[in-house]
Amino acid sequence: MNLKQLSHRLGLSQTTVSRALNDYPEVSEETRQRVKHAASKFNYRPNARATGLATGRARAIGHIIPMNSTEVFNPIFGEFIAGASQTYSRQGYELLLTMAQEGTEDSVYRQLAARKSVDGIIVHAPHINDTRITLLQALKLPFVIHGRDTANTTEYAWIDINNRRAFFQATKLLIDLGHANIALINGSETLNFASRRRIGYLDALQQADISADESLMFQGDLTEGNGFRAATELLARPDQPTAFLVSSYTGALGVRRAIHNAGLHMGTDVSVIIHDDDLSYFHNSGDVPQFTSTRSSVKDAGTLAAEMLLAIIDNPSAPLPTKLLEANLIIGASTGPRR
Amino acid sequence: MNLKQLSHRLGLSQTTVSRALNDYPEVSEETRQRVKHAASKFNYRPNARATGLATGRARAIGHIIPMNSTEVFNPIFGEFIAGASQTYSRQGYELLLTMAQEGTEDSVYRQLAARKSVDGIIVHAPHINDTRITLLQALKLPFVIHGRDTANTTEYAWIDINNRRAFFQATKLLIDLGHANIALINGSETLNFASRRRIGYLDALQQADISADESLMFQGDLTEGNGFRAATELLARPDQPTAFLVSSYTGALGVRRAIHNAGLHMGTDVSVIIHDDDLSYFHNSGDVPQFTSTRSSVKDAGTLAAEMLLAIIDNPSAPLPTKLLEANLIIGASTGPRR
DNA sequence: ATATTTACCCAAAGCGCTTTAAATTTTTGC
DNA sequence: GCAAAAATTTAAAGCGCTTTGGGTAAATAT
Repeated sequence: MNLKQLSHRLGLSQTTVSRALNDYPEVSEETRQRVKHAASKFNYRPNARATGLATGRARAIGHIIPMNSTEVFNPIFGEFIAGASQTYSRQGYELLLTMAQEGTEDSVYRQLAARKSVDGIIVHAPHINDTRITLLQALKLPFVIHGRDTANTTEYAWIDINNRRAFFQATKLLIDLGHANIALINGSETLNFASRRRIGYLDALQQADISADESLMFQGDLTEGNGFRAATELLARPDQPTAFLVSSYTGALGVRRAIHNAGLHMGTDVSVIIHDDDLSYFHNSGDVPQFTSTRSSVKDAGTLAAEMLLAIIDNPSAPLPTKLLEANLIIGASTGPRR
Repeated sequence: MNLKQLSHRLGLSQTTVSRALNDYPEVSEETRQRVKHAASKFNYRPNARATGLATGRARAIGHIIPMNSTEVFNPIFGEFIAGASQTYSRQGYELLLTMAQEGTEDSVYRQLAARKSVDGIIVHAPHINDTRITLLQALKLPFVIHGRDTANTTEYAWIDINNRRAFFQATKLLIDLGHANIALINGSETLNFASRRRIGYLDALQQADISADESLMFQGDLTEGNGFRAATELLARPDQPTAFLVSSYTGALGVRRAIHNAGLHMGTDVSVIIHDDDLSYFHNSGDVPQFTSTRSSVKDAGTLAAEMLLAIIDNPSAPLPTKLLEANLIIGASTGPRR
């Protein structure tokens, strides 16, 4: 059933039917009701491509997920997307998902822009001096970054959490508990969020006059396996750390395993603070959550990011929105005073 | 830059330029080269919506991910999608992602079909007597199911692993190791895969003349938290199980935590076998993997499912393909003879 | 009564492609 | 050398919508 057939069946012109369905005022209320009723009776929906061609808008948003050969799909992206998708379906947008192998991102963005497949883009996992920002500005494709590029001083829309502050507070808590030998298991520090977290960590150490020890810091993909290997190595040292800061729940699962493997007990022998994205499959909840954490829901961030992007698309001349969310420091069972 | 502008610049008709780019034989090789060169020089790509409208094909595949209010985005879906997406980008397809709240699936599928947003659909997480199969058949929208509905005897395309056999083998291994009190931490058994795994488990018990104990079986969303709670409860029983079968890595992380919490050691005090979807962020590898497992890459399944679907779309009259993959039973550190 | 609004509806153009049917040029056959 | 066939190119229609620019009938004003 297409518009032509529907309007024919109703004895009306395509114009009138289209207007009735899109709530234009030039249509009498009676006709509008008749049209809407018939449309739902025949399950008529305008052809997405035809509408798009006629309006020049795709009514779709692109999410480009970075991947490399070994790390494929970070669960955090899934949860963010789930949050964003709520906004999209509420507002009649579709979500186009593209996986981009590291290094091929530019051509993916260019292609999306040239084909006009999407009206806007969510940029995931920005790194420091991210070329995608300049590129998207040049392509004039509206975008919102999940995260920031603190090295880029141009105007762009972003939503981020206060990574520096969160890790400053977490580190400070550990120091207050008497820890001085604190390991940092971080994401790759070419990524902006990880770099900021490191700064927060270093600031807190410096403020407490604890000298930073490069060998206590790991960076890399935050898989369970990497968390495990990094922590295992660190715990094998004679001057083993008494506390760990871990940038994700996933990585922390590996750290927890390493601690147990070493015959130690988390929360007493070794303290751990994680950053908790509040993933639904890894809920760190309960009266006393398993992990002490800096928590911020990445799903909510997704919802907000999508709202920001749609607002930009609706009103391109408005100033570009930015949003800084604070993470909550939540005390769980994984921290305690230094033994 | 659109086709009109490009052809004007080249002094050719739109027809010829279009044909040159789409490798039609009616164009001289010289002209084709000239056209292709200009197209890449100006980064020309045909407008996706215009092409779609003209050809009647969306060149897009829909993935509808089920979610409920608490469980949002299972990491398994992400990895599957990453696999599928490789196929799509190779063949010039886009991926449309939709999250469907439990119970609203039907309207989502209907809408996708009516709007002609996609040429085909991947159905995730089929349950027993899944109404989506009948619906999609009626809508005449090509689809491939990731999994099966073994209660549905009509013809449809699917790719699945041999869940029954995998869990039969895993259970048998535990029995051979002397275990009799074997718990099953399963996905929701209204889902076909979980139901099949339970059958495999029960078959192995029966074959060994071990009576099945309903209270040893848990079913529900396979989150870390649910795994933890289920195992904690079971381990608190006087007749605590000496072995666990767990349907996912995620759930097994909770089981592992419960075992440690109970002061027990996994692999000696308590044996665990998991089903391992080979998620990149939860790699169960090494010389001796942490978990004994039935392993099958869900990413590869995604790639294969996408290939199957595109083949159906290319040749709708061919018989519908099906594919049954076997999981590999891999011995890791989490199993041992009954104490 | 006619002129002017107002409310409602419609024909047709246009979005940017593909594809059919036809025209033109080049090559081949004799 | 010219007719026929083959190779190459083009004009124009059409995909299913939205939207512009009129139209017509009813309502109001003069």
